[in-house]
Amino acid sequence: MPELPEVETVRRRLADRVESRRIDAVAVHDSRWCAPASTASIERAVAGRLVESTSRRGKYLIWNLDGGIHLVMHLRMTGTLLYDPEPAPIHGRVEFCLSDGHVLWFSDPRRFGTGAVIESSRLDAYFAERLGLEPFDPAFDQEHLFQLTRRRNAPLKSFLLDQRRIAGIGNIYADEAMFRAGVHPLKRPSTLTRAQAGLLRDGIVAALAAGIDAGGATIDDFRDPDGAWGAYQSEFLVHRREGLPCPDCGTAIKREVVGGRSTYHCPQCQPRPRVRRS
DNA sequence: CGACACTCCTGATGGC
DNA sequence: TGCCATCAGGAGTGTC
Repeated sequence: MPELPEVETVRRRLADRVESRRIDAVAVHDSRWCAPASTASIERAVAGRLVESTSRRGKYLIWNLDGGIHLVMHLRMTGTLLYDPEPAPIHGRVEFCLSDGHVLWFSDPRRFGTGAVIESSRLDAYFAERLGLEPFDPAFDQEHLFQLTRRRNAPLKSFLLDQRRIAGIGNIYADEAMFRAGVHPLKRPSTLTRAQAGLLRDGIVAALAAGIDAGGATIDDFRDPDGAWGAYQSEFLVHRREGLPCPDCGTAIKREVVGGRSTYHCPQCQPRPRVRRS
C-alpha cells in the first residue's frame, strides 16, 4: 500500500523521465479514476501540456503542467505507475503518451486510485482541506505534534492515520513509528507527554526516511515505475511480524485490530495504557 | 468539531 | 477441484 515513502519513490524514479516532456495524448480508460470529472475533460485539460516538474504532498503525486494546472494523482491501495510496461498492464486505467515516444500507465487492480486536474489558484486549498503538515517540514517538531494530540482521545493508531493531522502516514509507518517511540497503539494521544510527543515525532521521521532509503515497501502490490519491488518490507521492526521476536527485547510481536486496521506492536517495549475511558 | 460506521473494489485466502 | 464467504484497507461521506 503506497504511503509517503512509496509515493516519493515513484516520484523520484519517474522525475527524470517525465519532466521536460510533453504529454502528447492521454486516454482515461476507467471513468471512476477521475470521477466526478469526465474522462473527456481530463484528457482535454492534460493533452499537449508540458510536465514542468513533479512533486508530492502526503500520499499525492503531482505533475506540475504548463499553463498553471496540476495533475494530482493518488495510488490508494493498489495503484502503480508503470513506465513502458510490456505487455500493456491488465488493469491499466490511464495511458499517457509522452513526447519522447515513451508510454506511462496508471495501473490499478482495485480501482481505488484517482486523478484530478487542479488549477494553481486552487491547489493550496485543495491540500489544506485534506492534509496536515508534511512530516519532513521543519515545522513538524515536538511541540507541533504535542499540540495536535491535545484533547484527542481516539486510539493513537487512528490519530496517526488521519491525513488532516499529519500527511503521508499509513498502516505500515504508523506501526513502525509507534514502536520506535515506545508507545502503544491504543494510547490516547491526549495522554502523551511532551517527551513522548518528541519521541513519536522522531519515530515518524525516522521510519519514513528509512522507507524512502529502501525504495519503499512492497507487501503485495507496490511496484516502482520499472516494476521493481521495494526493499523496506524486509526491514520492518514490527509491522506484519506477528509472533516474531521484537528486535529490541525478543518478546513476540502482537497483532490486534485497532480502528479496523491490523496493528502490530511489542507488548514489552510499548506498554499498554491502563484504562481506556469509554 | 471529534469519533466512528459505512462505502468503494477485487485478488487472495480459507473452509468445506 | 471448485465454490463461496471473508478479508484487506485510504479516503471520502454521512451521522450523531
